[in-house]
Amino acid sequence: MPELPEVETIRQDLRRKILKKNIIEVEILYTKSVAGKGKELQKKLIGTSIEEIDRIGKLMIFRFGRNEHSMLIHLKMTGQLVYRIGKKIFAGGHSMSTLQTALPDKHTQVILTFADDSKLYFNDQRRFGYIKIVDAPEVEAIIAAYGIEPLTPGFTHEAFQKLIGNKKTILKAFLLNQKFIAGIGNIYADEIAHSARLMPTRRLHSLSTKDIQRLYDGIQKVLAQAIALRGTTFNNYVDSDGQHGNFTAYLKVYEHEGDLCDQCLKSTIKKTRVAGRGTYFCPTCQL
DNA sequence: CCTTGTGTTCTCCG
DNA sequence: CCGGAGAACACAAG
Repeated sequence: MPELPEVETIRQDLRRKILKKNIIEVEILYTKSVAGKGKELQKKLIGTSIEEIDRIGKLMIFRFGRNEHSMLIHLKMTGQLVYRIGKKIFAGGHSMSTLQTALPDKHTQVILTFADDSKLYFNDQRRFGYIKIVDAPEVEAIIAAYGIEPLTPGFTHEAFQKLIGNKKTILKAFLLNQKFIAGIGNIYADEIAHSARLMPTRRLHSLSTKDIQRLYDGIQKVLAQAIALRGTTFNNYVDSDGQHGNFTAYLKVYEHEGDLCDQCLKSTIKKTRVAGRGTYFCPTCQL
């Protein structure tokens, strides 16, 4: 599942790879991956180039020269954005192509081709992700609906304290709610709760000052480390080079049911259902 | 029936 | 009876 660290990894890589490259072709293999009319996407993209790539939460925002409209890409559960240089500029190359899976494949939904013959493949096994063209006011409205970005200067301890306020909601639901904090999904919610040594079922108003401090630290620590390690690959996340994330080896609880908790070395990791989602925790070190 | 992200709908409470 | 909060439900597809 691409969450904040995975989407941020893709964003940073793609900025270096596709910025300012003229788009010459847009192939839509599965029409439902594109919100609205496919013709409109082609009309807006062909002949222009991406000037900047932003991100809010798990949503990528591709901006063009005249900021009248933007392209949004949400990967949802199984989306990938894989970039391949074209055969023309790859001429003379040889062995590398054998290491890469052939694209497009059966999961490729949309292909953007740039003037240098390089291509960006939007692959999506479950086909929940989408590409959407929106105008400037709509982009602003979408961004405004998201909560605070947890790795920005605005995410101060004071802002976090204010966000918690008098909420009575369950910790896990709070972490997952994009209106509060942008970008945390099921994997990192569990890892953050474990890092903060808090049960995912805790009610926010039951948290002490020290609990809130650990939660604040845990959010930043877990997400920053995950970005440094280029994200987590559990099912099928890959970066824009088709490479797996390296944070998977550092997961403490997610998909570790039955394993000894390496924080307390006392309990095995348990799995339950919290806020409607599969939830992993250590019954000894999380209180 | 399971999975998760997200948008919608329902319920509860003051 | 209304507003807001929180929880539950619905939906996507394999």
